[in-house]
Amino acid sequence: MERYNFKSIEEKWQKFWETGKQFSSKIDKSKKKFYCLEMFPYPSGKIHMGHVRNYTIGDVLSRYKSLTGFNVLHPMGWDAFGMPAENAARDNKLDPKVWTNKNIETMKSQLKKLGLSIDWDREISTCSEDYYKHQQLFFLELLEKGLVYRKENYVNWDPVDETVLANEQVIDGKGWRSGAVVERKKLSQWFFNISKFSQDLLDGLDNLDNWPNKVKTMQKNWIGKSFGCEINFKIEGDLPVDNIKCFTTRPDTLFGFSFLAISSDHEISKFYKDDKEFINFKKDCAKTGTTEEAIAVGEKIGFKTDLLAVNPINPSQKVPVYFANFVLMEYGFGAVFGCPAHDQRDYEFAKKYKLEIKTVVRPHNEDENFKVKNEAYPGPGILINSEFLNGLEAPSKSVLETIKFLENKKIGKKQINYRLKDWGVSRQRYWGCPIPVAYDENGKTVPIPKSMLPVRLPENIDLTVKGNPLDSQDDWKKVEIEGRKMTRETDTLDTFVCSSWYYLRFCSPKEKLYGFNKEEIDYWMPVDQYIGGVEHAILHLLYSRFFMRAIDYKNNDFNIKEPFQSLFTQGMVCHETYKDKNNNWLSPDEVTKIKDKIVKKSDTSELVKVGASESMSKSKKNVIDPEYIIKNFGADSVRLFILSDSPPEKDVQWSEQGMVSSYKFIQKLWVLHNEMKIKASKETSKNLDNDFEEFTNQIIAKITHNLEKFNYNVIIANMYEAYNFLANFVKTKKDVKNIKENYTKILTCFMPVIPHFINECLDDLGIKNNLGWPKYDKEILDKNEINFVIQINGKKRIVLKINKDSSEMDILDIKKEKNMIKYLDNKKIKKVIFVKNRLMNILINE
RNA sequence: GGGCGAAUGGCGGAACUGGUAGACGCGUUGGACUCAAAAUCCAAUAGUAGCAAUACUGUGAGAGUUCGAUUCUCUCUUUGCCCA
Repeated sequence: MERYNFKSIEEKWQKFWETGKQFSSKIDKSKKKFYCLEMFPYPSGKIHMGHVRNYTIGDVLSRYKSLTGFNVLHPMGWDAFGMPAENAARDNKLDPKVWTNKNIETMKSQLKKLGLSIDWDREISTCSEDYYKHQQLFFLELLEKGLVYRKENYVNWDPVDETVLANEQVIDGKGWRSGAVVERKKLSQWFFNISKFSQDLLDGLDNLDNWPNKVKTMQKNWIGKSFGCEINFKIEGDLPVDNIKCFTTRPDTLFGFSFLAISSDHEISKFYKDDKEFINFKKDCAKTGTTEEAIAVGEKIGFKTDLLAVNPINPSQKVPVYFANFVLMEYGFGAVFGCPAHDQRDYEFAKKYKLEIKTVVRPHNEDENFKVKNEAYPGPGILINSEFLNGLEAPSKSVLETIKFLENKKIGKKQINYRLKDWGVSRQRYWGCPIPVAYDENGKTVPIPKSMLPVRLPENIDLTVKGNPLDSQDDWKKVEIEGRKMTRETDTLDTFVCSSWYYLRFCSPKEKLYGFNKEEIDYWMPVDQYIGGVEHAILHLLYSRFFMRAIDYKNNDFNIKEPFQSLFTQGMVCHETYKDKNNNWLSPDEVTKIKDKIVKKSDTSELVKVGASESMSKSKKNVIDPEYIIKNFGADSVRLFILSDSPPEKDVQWSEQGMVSSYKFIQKLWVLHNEMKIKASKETSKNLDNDFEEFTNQIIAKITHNLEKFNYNVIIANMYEAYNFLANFVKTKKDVKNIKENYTKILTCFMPVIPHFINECLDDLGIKNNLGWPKYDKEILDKNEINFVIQINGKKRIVLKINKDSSEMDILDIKKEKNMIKYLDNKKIKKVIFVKNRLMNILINE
């Protein structure tokens, strides 16, 4: 027997799959379809362990579904636009296209070495013209439908990357990629009107039964539906301003009103545009970011106007009006009423400007003399100091009561507000999809005619310029539309736009006329199982859900709202971190273990500091290169290991020992296979082996169940169980019936996880046809003889081997003969609880 | 601060609808093979007591429901993630 040579065998099967186009998929209406999709990768250079895990999970599912008779669509592509390409290209004086395509080539060959059952004929790349031209057409269609618009507004400006960031790309007031402190800047931007679908996106979540609740909750919070009241405040003062509208979720605290705060961009600011102090104040405001967090943390500053606002439910009260940095034009109406006692921001502001702080809500455990001190009290309670509203339960009853009052007086009305903002899609970068519009001499927007699509990215351009490289492409910028000279838009689309519809493109990747083909998406969509990291729980998934609605909007042909039927979010791959004495990160191959001590390889006298296990990242150097591992251990071993140690939804700890043991398992399986093969070839007996039949049935049932439930780590345990059983079988059993049949079924169960190995074994047994997923017989699932537990007062005492389906009386008989006497002698049996095929609990008086 | 989850041997983890807790793997220990080591194979491995059969304890802590709770309910502790 030869040692199992994973290298040549894996190559052999990968070639077989590729040349035979084993995974190419086409419409077959006689079969049920299954669309399995993993989040496509960004072509950063090489694949990492996270990819290995993600795509192994998807591959196990695809292969399993295929074996059970589904027509499986399992495509792969590249999320190929984006800043890293541009930066790398600039640093190395390359074309981003060249850099990207080289990475794609590398990563594609790496993925192929993993033995994934991917239909490579459907490969797409978002940076190719064939892809983005359709995206430009979608953009124009959305523009026609009124779902895209342009507006000038304040944006999060990343001064290092010189680009606009979406709110969600700002973390701790810093750019998610550059880490630079984000500034506010006014720019003209393109927006997708996602907020139009706020309610629909929220409602749609209820039907996504196969999405993790965690993700649904995150989306729900992100959409942030709140219910409150629009109030029109009467204004007094020298300026020609009669009233100011504002939105509040807590109108019930109006008696605690002590100032009105408006955004520095509020239309009233026009009266102050020449006021030097105001101009300085506005500059200070720009230093605060636009995120909710930046506002909560930052210092609250204000600029007092000469205006007074009248309290609508207490007209004798008039309070000052301030411009304040914590009020944003985008939220509500750019105006909020300040109630310092019950809102922390308002409290800080009132303290700073010495404004009145009047308590109007008391917690349930305080009396009416309760006074807010040191910090605001935003919690629930009872209204106090609020005249006719006193005694109401806040906020549950008091909000509605106050709104009713305001509506009757016609000074306010009930309103629903969403936190979800429109999606700003303009990016000041070169390496993205050009926005297909131009501007005439008056600056008026003119869509590029559809016949002139695609708007191609210019090539061979200078990326070292400051700002948007496209902006300095004077020739490219010039465009003639219907004989008129115009200037192109130089911004490109956020790359999240590219990934918002790629799953449609996979259904008809070669369709020339449009982004998708109706017949193909009718068959393949929706995605039956989407698999990816939880880090995309909000943005990518919400944008994709929006994009389907946007295409569906005013479109009778399209009827998809939810692109992803089921969602699975896999955990990360982690590794210990290492640091040397100078606190420099060390990679795992720079350290070694000598007698329980982790030391530096280059200097074994130096002890290495071992840090917590964290998600693999280049910056911490705790990465393991999949290519190296595949080369040394083979794809099947890696697939086996990456699934074995933890449930797929949880983080997994990379372990060298675990990897080695997976490798050894494959080798052991090969030895076993050769023994089984001999047994199977010598099979002459006509006697069934009950144990073997039962075991085969059980293991099929277990693996099938665990595949359906995504318990992939347990499947690996089941495979070890099967190995242990068969190894014992080889040693002890001489000749029984059905050896080859049962063994083949067991092997087929392993197919989704270690496909190269299993194909080789089946081939070796002379099995050429695809057998399909083995069925199990429920009749022989349970053993004829079972372990039956006898409990005395709930405590396990004796385990009996009895026949299946024995009755209570049978067991009571057995019990008397056996050594139950010592437990039951001289004791009175109060009650017997009998659970068939499981246990009997005898209750006695002690 | 709010929301959602998690807590089981030395470690990763398993346990169907409330029904034998610790499957399976790693590690550790002992043994076989070997001049020796590696590799491989065999055995043991929750804790305490015992030569042993066995007994008691045991799923973060405390209560509750139940004949029976890792599983259901409540309180608390620790911890992770998301939002602030």
